[in-house]
Order: sequence, then structure tokens, then C-alpha cells
Amino acid sequence: IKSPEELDMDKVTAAMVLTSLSTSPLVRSPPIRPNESLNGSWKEGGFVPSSTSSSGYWSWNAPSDQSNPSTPSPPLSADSFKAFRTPSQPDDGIDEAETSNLLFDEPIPRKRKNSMKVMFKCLWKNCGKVLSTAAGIQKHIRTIHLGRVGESDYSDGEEDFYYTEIRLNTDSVADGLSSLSPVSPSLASPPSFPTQDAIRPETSCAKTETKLMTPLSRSAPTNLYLVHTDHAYQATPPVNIPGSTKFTPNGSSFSISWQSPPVTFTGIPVSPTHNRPAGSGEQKQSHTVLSSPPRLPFLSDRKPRGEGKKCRKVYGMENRDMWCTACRWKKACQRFID
DNA sequence: GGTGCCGGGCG
DNA sequence: CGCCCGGCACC
Repeated sequence: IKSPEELDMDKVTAAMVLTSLSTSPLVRSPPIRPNESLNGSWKEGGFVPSSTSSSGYWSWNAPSDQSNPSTPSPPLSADSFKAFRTPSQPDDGIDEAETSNLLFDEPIPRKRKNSMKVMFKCLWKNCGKVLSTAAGIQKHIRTIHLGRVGESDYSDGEEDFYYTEIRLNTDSVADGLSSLSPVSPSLASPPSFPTQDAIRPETSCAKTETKLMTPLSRSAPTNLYLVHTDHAYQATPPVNIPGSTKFTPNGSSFSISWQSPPVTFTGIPVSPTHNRPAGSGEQKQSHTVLSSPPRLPFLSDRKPRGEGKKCRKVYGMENRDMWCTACRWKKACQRFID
């Protein structure tokens, strides 16, 4: 069961990955994309917990790598925070100046010569800036239009809706999936992608409200796709940490989340104790849901297994009478809920 | 192989 | 219903 908070988390995590990807040394080195296969495209850092259909999101989860609940900030606890970071990726060391320089001027070598080129265009009125990376455009919007200077690492996903992707080369279409760059939060879905004009924010005030009230709502349902790999975590699925190299390279571990109007959230309401989906992949119906995208055949929604210790482990087989009834009945534990 | 727990059977 | 377990996906 996914809570709304988790959904938000997904989004936040996705955003984090996006930004951290751009600042990660990995991205800068040429051979980031050894091949064009799904695996190759995704193992770099994608990730994000995902959820299942029936709500604003749909996705296919990775069976693995889902045990890492994490929040961008603040750390839930010492432990989770530790898990959240990967030993190989100290995410610091890059100062702001370098970061922006990188984001704005250095296109990420995402594709080989003949593949299509994807650019991201800012949709703010009188702007129209075009950058080559989603992270770059997000940063641009965040700093220039949203005025969030200090929180360069943080994204609530709002900026995702203020820019659009432009494809400048249409050959090689077959790899629909691999063409989805892990660094691109908003991708077009062939038939339903609206023109960029459709998603032009008219107001720049109140962010949260804006999302619900702007014209976004009329086009959002089918136009924005969030792509991430899974890990909940929280999640949904599982959690890949920004910049983490730990993402499971075995194909099945990524997810694409579709979402209707931007999920609304300003803060990150993450409960320290409930950041993992408990049982099956079901999740609460989101109030922002406007429609449900079709389920892809290859999406599998395996339920992430509860992570926490349960009665059995805590008390042991010998003390079975101390277990909660659910555990005794071999049902979902009610005492130690994930 | 252990664990969590869904699905289902039995009283 | 309460109670239990086969079986399976996860670890």
C-alpha cells in the first residue's frame, strides 16, 4: 500500500536523481552509455520508486533494489541516511558555480551520433530557453523562474511541467524506451503529447495552487511521463539513490511513471516510520488522478516485500505465542508494519 | 533456505 | 467468522 507521501517521495527522488545525475562525475565521463539497450540506458542512475496503476502513476517495478527507503532530505534517521548514500558517491565536492556551468554549458553525451537529439525548451513566457538536458532546464527554471537559488539540489518536480522536450531527429524510433533518458523527467508519449503551447503556465505565483489551477490540468493527464528506475521506495518501489551506481542493471529494474497533473506537494511529508510500501503494489487513489494509462504488458507489479522485522523474526519460532495474530495466521503483520 | 503473507481450506 | 497452512515471491 502506497501512501501519498510515498508517491511524493517518488517524485522527489526522481527529481533528485535528475539533478544529481547532472552533477555526478559519472555523467561527465564519455562512456556513460555503453550500449543502447534498456539496461545500458537505465543503469546509470535512474531510479525511483514507482507505483502501480490505478492512480496518477503507473509503472513497472523492479523486483530488486526496492528496499531502500530514503528521502532527499532530511534524513529520516542515521540508518536510513546512511543507506541512502552510497559509498562510491559522495555527493559533494562540486560547488555551485561548477554545477551550473556544467548544467548549462555542457551537454551530456547521451546518444550516439545517429540517434535522435533531444532538447528541452523552457515554456515560461518570454523565455524559450533551450537546453540539452532535462536537469539543465530544470535548474534553469528553478533558479531563473522559480527563484530557488539555494536549493539547487532539491526539486519538487514542479519545474518538470514548465518545459517540454523537443526531438530533433526522428530516425531510430524503435527504441522508444531506451530513448527515454534517465535524466528526463518529462517525456512525450507519441500520440498524446500535446504541443508545447498546451502546457504554458500562466501564473507564477503560489506554486502549489498553481499546479491545480493552471491550464496544466487540461493537458497534463497524458502528456507528462516521469521515467525512473525503481527502488522504493520507496517503492515503490525501491530506491536508487541519486548518483548511486548501485542501480540494478538487470533489465526489469526500472519503471516509468505516468502522472497526471503535477502531483501537488510543497513539503515532503515523509513519515520516518512509514516510508515503505507495505503489502502489495496497490496504492491509494490519488486525488489528482484523471485517467489511467494503459498497462504495459511487460510491466510487472511485484509486491515489494515488507522490509522491517516481523514478529517471526523478532520473537522467533519458539515464541510463536508472542506473535501478533496476523503473523500467527501467516497474514500481513499488524504489529510491525513497514 | 528463511521469511512474509496471499489465497484458500476447514471447522 | 477464527484458525490454519500450502505455496510462492522475496530475501
